[in-house]
Amino acid sequence: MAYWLMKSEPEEVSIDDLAREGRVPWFGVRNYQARNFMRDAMTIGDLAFFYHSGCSEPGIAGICEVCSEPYPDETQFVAVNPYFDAKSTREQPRWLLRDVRFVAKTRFVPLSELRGYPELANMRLLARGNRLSITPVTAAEWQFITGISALPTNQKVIA
DNA sequence: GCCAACGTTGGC
DNA sequence: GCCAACGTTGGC
Repeated sequence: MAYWLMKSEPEEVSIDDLAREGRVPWFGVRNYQARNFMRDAMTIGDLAFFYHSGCSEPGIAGICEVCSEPYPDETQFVAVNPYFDAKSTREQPRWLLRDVRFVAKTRFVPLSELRGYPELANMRLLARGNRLSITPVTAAEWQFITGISALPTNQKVIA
């Protein structure tokens, strides 16, 4: 059981898209370290913060759960797809992904706010020059962020 | 649109 | 195996 933070551009897949779909394949990762996290390090049931990146307001928008074993990212085989990889084959697929399912929306916690907490000083997401789209989150970081992002209403946030 | 930082490619 | 050049990420 581990915790993660997974970045998505909301114009491509937002937390509301995930809430509507219920479950999506985490397609489009083209970085080996992030792929290895999905392929080797994740297990079904792991929880992840759903982070909006590449938008006017980057930050944590919700929580999702890893809900499949790794399998090939279909977009790598589609020639017209922006994520097409000519060097990947079905026999030896280069890019594997997992499905995630919607768990909850959180209070939106902007990146600028996250940077302000001493408790998160060592968070991988906030490390200088970090560009990884999937990063590990420690149990302490997870507890802290779920604490500050809990919605005041009856919406339950899994912690 | 800019640019810092990083990852990948490919020549040698 | 080195490293320069290039492409990408992603915040601002």
